[in-house]
Amino acid sequence: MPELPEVETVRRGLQGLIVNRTVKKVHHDTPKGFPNTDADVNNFLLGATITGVRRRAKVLLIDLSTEYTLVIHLKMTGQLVFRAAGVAFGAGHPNDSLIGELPDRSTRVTLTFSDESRLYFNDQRKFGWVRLMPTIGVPNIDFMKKVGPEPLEADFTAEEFAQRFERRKKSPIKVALLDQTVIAGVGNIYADESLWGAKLHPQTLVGNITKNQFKKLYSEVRDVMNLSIEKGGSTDRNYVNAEGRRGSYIDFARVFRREGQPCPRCGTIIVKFRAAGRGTHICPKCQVLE
DNA sequence: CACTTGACCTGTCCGC
DNA sequence: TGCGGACAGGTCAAGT
Repeated sequence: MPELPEVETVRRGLQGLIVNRTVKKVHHDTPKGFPNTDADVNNFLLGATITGVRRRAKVLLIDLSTEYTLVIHLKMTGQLVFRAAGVAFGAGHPNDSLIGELPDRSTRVTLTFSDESRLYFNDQRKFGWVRLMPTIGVPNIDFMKKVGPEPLEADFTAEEFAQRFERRKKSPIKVALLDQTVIAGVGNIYADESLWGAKLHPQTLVGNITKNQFKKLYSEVRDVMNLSIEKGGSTDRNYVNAEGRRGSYIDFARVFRREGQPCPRCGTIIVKFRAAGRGTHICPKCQVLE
């Protein structure tokens, strides 16, 4: 589920909730979701204090005082939910939490802190993973070496954005947008939303896109993801923030999951079809394949 | 090398 | 209500 705005929302939440807490106990499944040995856990996780929470692309990095880092990918259905000690339903806001008692049957990792508060990693589909590794080694993992630039960074320009697509001239633009080695963080929701904003059909070949269209797409990608972060991300099914609450971007979506409804720009009925191997939503009048 | 397809899993929804 | 099949927001490996 989570794309850049969702992972960033979780990061911000965790930053305020778990930094300076010390890990007292660890429970995890093995080995696919958590490949480390007991020795790793004993030496570098137990007794460690959380020093910070970072994000790169859709990957979360929880830094520890041992100079190790918990590297976490939520993939489709991963959740990281914090619970204060003795609070069953979401930090005193029971009505806002989508998540009930924890752990539940999707819980795969539990960190218990010294004050008995807990961080749960839940993952229904089990595509996600948590892995403990030396902080210094994080930039060397394959994904980090290949992943493209962060599109929301202040110094990321429209020119650089357009340049990143140059090697994918024969790809449909939606495929290239979803390719994490081109730019980081865009997934299916924000691909559809930004292509609608730029009035580009998802199957338009990159090589046929003009400089001005790229400029527009650049602003749309940034605007859409910034708006989503402001709204706490998109909760379509599984996604929740670090307190188990939903995000509201989906209420502001223009095309995603809006098939059968009118295009907010021209009133034409939004249609859904398959492109780039994914469910794809467009306004057939605003987004015409040249 | 670039592009496509299938695999990884479980849960839900839709049609019969 | 039950059952089969399609589908779900992400990546990676293997195949063409």
